[in-house]
This record gives sequence, C-alpha cells and structure tokens, in this order.
Amino acid sequence: MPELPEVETFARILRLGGRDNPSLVGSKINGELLLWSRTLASPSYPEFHSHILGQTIQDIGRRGKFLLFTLSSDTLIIHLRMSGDLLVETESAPIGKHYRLVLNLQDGLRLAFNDPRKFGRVWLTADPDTVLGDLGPEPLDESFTAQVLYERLHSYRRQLKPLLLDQTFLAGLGNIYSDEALHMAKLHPSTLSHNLTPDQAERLWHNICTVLREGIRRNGASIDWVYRGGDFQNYFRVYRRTGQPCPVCGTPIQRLVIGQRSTHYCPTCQPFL
DNA sequence: CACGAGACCTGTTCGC
DNA sequence: TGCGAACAGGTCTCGT
Repeated sequence: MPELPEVETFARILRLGGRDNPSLVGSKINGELLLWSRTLASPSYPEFHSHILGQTIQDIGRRGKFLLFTLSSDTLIIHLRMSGDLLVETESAPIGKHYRLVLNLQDGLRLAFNDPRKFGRVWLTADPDTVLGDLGPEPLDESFTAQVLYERLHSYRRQLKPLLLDQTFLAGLGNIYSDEALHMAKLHPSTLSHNLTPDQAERLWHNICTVLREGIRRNGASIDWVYRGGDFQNYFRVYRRTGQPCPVCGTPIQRLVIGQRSTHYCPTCQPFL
C-alpha cells in the first residue's frame, strides 16, 4: 500500500502526534502480542520478546518505505508492504481480525499493526544497516541531484518503470509515484535508462522530487478500503485513470503491464521513441 | 545482466 | 444472485 509519502505521513503522525493520536516518542514498550508468526522477519520470537520488553521509543523516522522506531538499545523496523496499517488505540479496544502484531505501551495505549494480506514485515535489530543496507539514494535528500540520477540511469540498461521501482536504484518510489513522475517528465515507461539525455534525466529528477513533495503535502494517497486521511488520490494524473483524459492533452490514458505491474501513461505526452 | 513467471496473502470488483 | 477471474500502494526467488 504505502510508498514514500504515505510512510512519511505515518512517521510524522506517530512522532509528532496528530489526527487524534498522541506522540509515541517517550513511550515505553510493556509487552507485545504476535498474531502471525511470519510478520516477524527477525530475530526469533523468543529473542524479539526478551529484547523489546522495557525499551523506550526515542524517535520515529523513515528510510525509503521502511518505518524506523529508534528504541533505547535497538531499532524496530516496519515495512507495510501492500496492505499494512498502523493504529494507535487503547488497550481495551478489541483485537482486529487482521492484526499481526500489537505493542502494548505505557498509559494504556497500544500500537497495532493491521495487515490483511500478511505481506508486511517487522525487524528488531541493533544494526539497521543489516536491513536497510542495499537501499538506493533517498530521493528528497540534498545529495540526490539530477547529475546523480543521470549517472545511475546510465549504469543500467533497463526500462525506466521497473528501474524506478527497484529500491536499490532509488528508495521509496512505488507504482503510483513512478507512473506520476514519468508522466510529468513526459517519458515513456519502457524507455531504456541508458538512452536518457542529461536534459531528460534532469526532468525526471525534478518531477520525482516534485511528485513526492506533493504526496507528502497531501498526507499521501488513500485508495480502496484503506483510508488514512490523505487526499493525493484526488490529484492523480494517470495512475488508475485508464480511459480517462490526460490532464495535459485530453488523450485517453492507457494501461499496460511492465514487469508484472500495471503501468498508466499518456500515449501522446509520453511517446515511445 | 535484464526480464518474466511464480510465490507470498486476503479482499474487492468486474464480467458473464 | 452467483461464481470465477482479474486486480490491488511490494518484494523475494528462480529460471532463461
């Protein structure tokens, strides 16, 4: 479900409070309940149980699509994958049908990881790099420049769409934001990466940054039955708009499948050259 | 190296 | 109404 802007929104709400949620920074973890064993990627459950007990949440952040909870001595890492959601609620609330992990906090609160499709994963580690080590650049970091993108594009000979989805190439883009960025940059999703000119790479870089900032400003996108208050879904230019007019030229948006993923684009604005 | 298929999962929507 | 197919914001592994 979530991509960089949605995960960033989660991190901010959990860190700063808001939307009826208190900040979780400073909260102590008093216990946990694991309801689907595969949700815990590492370590083993007994080790997870004994290590997490009594640790305090010191900060909450994000790297790519990973949520990072800095604890007293370890880092709790959560990836929401397709259907994951996080809920802050009181301990007396009923355990939801799709809850996979529940952390009991101080003050009668708890953090619940709800995940119908069970793809989400949780890690507890003293060394976050063991989980995050292969991630590519952080797109909104100032060190990620148009020149860096150009060089990385030319170090592969791959179609742009699957390359942008590759988290070792760039961390945080998913199906929505890659389709939107390619449309804004007027690049066909099948274009081969090493064929981009410096000018086209600069355009792609600019629009990746722009669309991610727009997503964050709108608190992410909320589609299907998962609603978290973001409204970027109302501003999609191409994503899931097959047959509807391109906002730039009016041509019906087309859908094709690249790398097993739905891809939406405007055949007029994004011609395949 | 680049790509496609299959796996992991449940729920919703679409077409007949 | 019912029922199977297609589809869903992600990522891993395997085979060619």
